[in-house]
Amino acid sequence: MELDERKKKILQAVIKNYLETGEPVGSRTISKYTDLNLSSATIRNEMADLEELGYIFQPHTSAGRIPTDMGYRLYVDDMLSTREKELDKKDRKLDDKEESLKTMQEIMDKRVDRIEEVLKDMAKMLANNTNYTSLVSMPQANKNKLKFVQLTQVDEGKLLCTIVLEGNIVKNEMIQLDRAIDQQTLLKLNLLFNNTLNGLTLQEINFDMAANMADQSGELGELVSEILNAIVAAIGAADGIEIFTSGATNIFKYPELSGNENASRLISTLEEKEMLTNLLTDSLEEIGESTTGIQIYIGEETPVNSMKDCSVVTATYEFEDGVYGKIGIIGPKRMDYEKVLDALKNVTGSLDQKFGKGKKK
Amino acid sequence: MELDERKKKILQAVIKNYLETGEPVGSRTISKYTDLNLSSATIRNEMADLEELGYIFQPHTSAGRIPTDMGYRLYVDDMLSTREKELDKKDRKLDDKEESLKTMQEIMDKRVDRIEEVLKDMAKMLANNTNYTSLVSMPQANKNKLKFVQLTQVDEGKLLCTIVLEGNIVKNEMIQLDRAIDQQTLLKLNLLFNNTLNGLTLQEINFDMAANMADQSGELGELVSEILNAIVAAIGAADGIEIFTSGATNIFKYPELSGNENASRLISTLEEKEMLTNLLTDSLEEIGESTTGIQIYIGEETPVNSMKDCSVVTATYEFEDGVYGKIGIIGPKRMDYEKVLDALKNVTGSLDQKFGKGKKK
DNA sequence: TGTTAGCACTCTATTAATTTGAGTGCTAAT
DNA sequence: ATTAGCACTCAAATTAATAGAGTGCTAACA
Repeated sequence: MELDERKKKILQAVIKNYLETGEPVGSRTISKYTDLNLSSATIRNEMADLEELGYIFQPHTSAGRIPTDMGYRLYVDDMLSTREKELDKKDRKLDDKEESLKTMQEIMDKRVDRIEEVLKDMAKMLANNTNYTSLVSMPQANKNKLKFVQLTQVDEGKLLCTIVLEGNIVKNEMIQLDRAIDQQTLLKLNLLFNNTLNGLTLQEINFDMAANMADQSGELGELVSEILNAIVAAIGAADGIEIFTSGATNIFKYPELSGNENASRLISTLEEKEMLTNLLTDSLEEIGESTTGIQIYIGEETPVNSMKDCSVVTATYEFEDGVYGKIGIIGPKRMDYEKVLDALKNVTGSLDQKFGKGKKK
Repeated sequence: MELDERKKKILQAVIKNYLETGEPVGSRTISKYTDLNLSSATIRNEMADLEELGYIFQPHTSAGRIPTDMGYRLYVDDMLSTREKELDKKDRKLDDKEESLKTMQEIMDKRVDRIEEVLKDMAKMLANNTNYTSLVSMPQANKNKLKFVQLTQVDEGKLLCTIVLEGNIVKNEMIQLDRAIDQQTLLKLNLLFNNTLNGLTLQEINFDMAANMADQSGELGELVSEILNAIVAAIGAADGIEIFTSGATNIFKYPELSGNENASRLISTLEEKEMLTNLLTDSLEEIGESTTGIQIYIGEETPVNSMKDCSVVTATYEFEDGVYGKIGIIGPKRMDYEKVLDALKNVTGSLDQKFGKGKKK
């Protein structure tokens, strides 16, 4: 059995209605709502078919139907493809866009230098606008080139190592040494590191290079490798991806999420943040493939266990040339996907425009 | 009517029992549990008195009694004073202490330089150990002396300003200028700032000084004041106190907290963090007064609205000489105060010992 | 053959009624 | 002053009754 046009329409209607009400939708509702002009009995037959096909189900006999993950998936895919088409007509919901862009602008103008603050604010704004939970990752520096390194003596035998990466991401690391260092040596070291490391990415600073540098610097060898370690540690994956979340408590607004104890598990996950990297790193390599950098996980599709009752939508933003970050929304499966997509697109758009080169047409 | 010895004992018993069970405790229970050897009827009479005095109450007629805030307060104060006395016998729960000290040590040794990480881990550990919610504030730098400033040119007209405070707290700030700066000027500026600002606290860098410096530096005046602003901003209260929380979801373990919608409000507060500063700054000036730096808020006593059903215990730790931070536990009013006090004391103890000078005898 | 009206049936949700038990307050006896 | 005893209260748990939404199926209809 295939999905004919009518079935599609009915499915659509069921889902749309469920998105709005959160209640199982029955045949009579559909019969009245749609312009199909069919009796509830007919709808019932069709819905039985749709159930058999796996797009909808009843929580119990004598209840209306609810979309399955598969149903949502069809709905969302459909929506995405029509959106693509409509993208040319730029007039889509211009008013909405305007408004949220303005808010965005305000946030951006506040303090451009403090990326962290900007991202946090952005997450907050997203959560407020959508009434879902939002998360934002700091732009990943891993693949980013080193701009310069600076060593400064802070105390006896205590060096402060300041590192600036392409994209003006700054990292600090304290290095504790077992002896003091004179000004001369410090200068030499600074020169050495800058000459050798400039323009390299973290990946390119490998063991060979470390050995090489240590050799070349003779008696300072040990010192050099010690410092190099610190540098790698400072930039490195060691400290993972930084992620900010906001609006975690919004999930209490959706009974299907807040009812069971999963609510607590979900909030726990958001608090721990470790699991969240799965959501945001997973799809980073697929950027080329997808036109928009947008990823949608529905229910069981999500890689995070505590979110199996949720849907997650993530998008990629370009922070500076080549430096990407991710931003996402977590909500109930019956989230307003349209709204979420718009919100994400606005935000990433603003970010690209403000920081990035706006390379997307 | 005054609290005679027997009433005190009964109150104590009621509270102790309630702490453990979380259920209203009735007269029979007390009659059996205590060594008072009194019948339930007698206890009932006494309990009626205690209720009239405001130390306990019944959630409804024909239920057992529950301590009021006032009851808790008496209990806690009493405990504190006996603890003080017992402080000499150092053998208190040595085994427990040992264990948690070990964990502490592990965390500390991990990466001493990354205070932030250490504090986060500590918060996590505290939350895990106590099954309550924990919060830790970054040591406040406001009153801390400036150790040195370093300006570096990162891009055309983009300066990186690295600031190190006493206690080796590092701050970075990007400064966007409308013109490029040559190496010469940069050196001059660095010298100027270091000479002028070294050893000063944020408070001491005031307007007069700014004007003065600007004047002295002639044509560079504008530039100087611009940079000075950035420095102040970087250190300043502008970005508030940084606070980490952990174990927010632990509140779901206590029905009296998780039941109503306050749970959500509480978690919201923890997420926002802004309100939390009230908890942690409020009592900072009272350090001198209280011997231990420990503060206990019970129910209505807490300055944060969403925590009126909770108790909050905070303690002060000394990070480096003169740099204080706070650490706290949020839990139900019937929290295990003993345990919490011990946990906090261990942690602050370890911190003082590791970083600070252990000035407390 | 596809559509529809009609009806019996199912299951949840809500409300009401009933029962249970813990705990109290009071009184009268010790 | 203490206690045994009893009547009383109230929340919580259990059971019963009712209402209502929605289905599946059958038989009639165009």
